Amino acid sequence: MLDRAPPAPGRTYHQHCPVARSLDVIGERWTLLLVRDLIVGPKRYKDLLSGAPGIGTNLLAARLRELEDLGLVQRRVLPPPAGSTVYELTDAGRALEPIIMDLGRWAMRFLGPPRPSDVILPSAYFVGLRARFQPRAATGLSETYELWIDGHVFQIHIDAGECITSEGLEPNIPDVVVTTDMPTFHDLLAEHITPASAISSGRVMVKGDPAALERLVRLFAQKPPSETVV
Amino acid sequence: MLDRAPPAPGRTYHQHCPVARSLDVIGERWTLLLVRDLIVGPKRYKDLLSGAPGIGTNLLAARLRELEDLGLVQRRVLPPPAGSTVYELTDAGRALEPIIMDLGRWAMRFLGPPRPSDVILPSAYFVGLRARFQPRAATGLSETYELWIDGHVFQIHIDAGECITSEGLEPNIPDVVVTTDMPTFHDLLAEHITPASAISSGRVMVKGDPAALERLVRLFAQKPPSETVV
DNA sequence: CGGAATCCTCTTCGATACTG
DNA sequence: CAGTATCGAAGAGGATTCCG
Repeated sequence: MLDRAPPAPGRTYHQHCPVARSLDVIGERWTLLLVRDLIVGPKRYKDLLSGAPGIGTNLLAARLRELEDLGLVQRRVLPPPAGSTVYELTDAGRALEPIIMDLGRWAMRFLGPPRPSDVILPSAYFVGLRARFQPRAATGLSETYELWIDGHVFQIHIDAGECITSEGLEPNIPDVVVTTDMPTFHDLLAEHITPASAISSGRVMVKGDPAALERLVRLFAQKPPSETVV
Repeated sequence: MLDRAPPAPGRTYHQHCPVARSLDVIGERWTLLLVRDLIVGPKRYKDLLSGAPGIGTNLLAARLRELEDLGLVQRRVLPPPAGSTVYELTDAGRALEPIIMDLGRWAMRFLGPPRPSDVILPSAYFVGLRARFQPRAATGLSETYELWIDGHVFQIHIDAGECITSEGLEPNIPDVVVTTDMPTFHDLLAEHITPASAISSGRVMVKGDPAALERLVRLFAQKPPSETVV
């Protein structure tokens, strides 16, 4: 009945149209969110599972297999001593990054404050950061931040008006190390609290120049820095 | 007044992330394809139904209501004598156009030749045309084409290196009127047949300058014009 | 222990029939 | 023509079990 060998038919729109085909490929539930999570770097199965609450392990396995068959994702076995298998984007998968960013920017109009049922996931949040990066605030700035948030490690590398973010420990030596939790980090970037008060209340710890936290906030503030800046 | 957050999204990812929110909004099956079909212009219910084979009328009604509630689409009643209600994109909906185009361009790598089960839908095809438009081929060209294809009417207006396409009869007077069917038009743009042979075989009828058909093909040819033909 | 296949319930989809 | 109502089929979500 169902031919299983050829590229899984799954559910197709049966339209000879590139847009429809794109949805055949990445239009199923969870698929694009998995790509989003892999933008910040390779991930293990369990990391993807915890980064997509509600997906169910069977669906995750199915989606990863589809993504692998389609050539958007590839499995790789880390060298010893890690030895674990990770999933990472191929070039074709990485080509989705600008589209995902544009989608995020487009949907900012629907993103109100977090609802009670909403979770704030570190990896997803950092993908969003790339979209919100304000190159103007980075002019003349060259700095590397390492963030420890709820057990995740991120690096943000600012140089020449560019922003590179990644998850996991990087060989780069950071200028500043910031330790906090997700709600606090969100309050900080949403400018519900000031960097100074976050530090003094102990919700954020900074190793290095404390003023770096203010610079970090300015780089990703949701609202323009204010009318004082031209 | 400002829209409030979507009231009851059927199924939500429950993530406070703009990308996830975008998929809450347009990630359901058929939704983005309906937006795609509306890019070329307002449509009636039955046009949307025939432009999305397999959707089922209940789903179409549900999706249109969701899109309306979200403020991406609005209903409008045409003035007499038409009197019919049409659906058209709002500004928020139209803001998806570049993203849809990018998705289409990204998915070109998956779009082989039409499969036996594939349909080629006129409206969808014309959305794709916008993505494939080659401004270089249009330098110095100012021309308006009217195309009659399988009961659909399209206008393609080329001026100053810009391409404007729309569905439905426009007040503009076209320079050329082309009449054909969808398979032939596709063969033409895919350069499986030449404009000359298409005309001489009667598969295409041109009212106006017959050479305009060659210009039209050059504007949207899938392969760069006139390298060495494989 | 991480990675995945298996069951089972629930929701959504898709096609048809039906109504204002 | 523009939808609503209905129902079988398919997919999603969650817990558990299996494999290495």
